[in-house]
Amino acid sequence: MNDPFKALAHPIRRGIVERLAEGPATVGEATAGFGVSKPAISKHLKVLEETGVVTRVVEGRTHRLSLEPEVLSVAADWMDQQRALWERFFDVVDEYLSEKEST
Amino acid sequence: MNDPFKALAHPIRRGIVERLAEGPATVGEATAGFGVSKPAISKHLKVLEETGVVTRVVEGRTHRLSLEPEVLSVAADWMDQQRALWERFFDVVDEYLSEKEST
DNA sequence: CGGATCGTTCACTATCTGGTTAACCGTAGC
DNA sequence: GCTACGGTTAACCAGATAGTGAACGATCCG
Repeated sequence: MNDPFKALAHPIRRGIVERLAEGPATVGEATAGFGVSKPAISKHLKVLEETGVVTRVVEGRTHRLSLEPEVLSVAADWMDQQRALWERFFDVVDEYLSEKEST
Repeated sequence: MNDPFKALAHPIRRGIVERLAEGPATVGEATAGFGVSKPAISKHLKVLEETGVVTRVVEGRTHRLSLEPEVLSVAADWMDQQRALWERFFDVVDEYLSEKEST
């Protein structure tokens, strides 16, 4: 699975991303207070890792997580592109209408 | 349900958004060629409508779909914000390191 | 060594998701 | 009026997802 949208579709995973956006953190730090068991956290992290949104480096018995912002860029760019196309469509319509009106 | 990320988590729904980005279309036009039955399409449209990504106006027996780009903006802005925070974090680290080095 | 800590894997369950077919509703057109 | 068309609703099914508790692995520390 390599779909950043799917990875960000769960609020807990977006919460983890939000915390990592402020700097790298261990699993415990990045996931405290979500009110969910440790295995659940572990699975969410796996999803984020598999899509490349988050990377992990093992330091002794703790794991340090980092955000990988390029993947977010890909998704954000897709959205911006759809919006841009949509706005271009309206430009074309306006142009057509004003041409029609002037004849 | 009001989660744009969840709405965009499925490739067929993103495909629909891509087509609507080029201008409004009927259900049949916007969803042709996805290789899936009509009820499946209907459900995907319902999700997109419920999150506000797409709006619908009934015209006789056809339904005309339009993209609602503001909702995409919200999601794109979230991603950009995470990225910006992350970059700011590195700026702070760099600053700290260069100060440390200069003492 | 022995206990505590950080985090994972295993086995299992309940719910959600995405798909199907069949039937239906409203409109368009002969 | 009747049939064709665009699209939805209903009922159902298989697989994915999100959660749990229990056990484990590895590291740190007394």
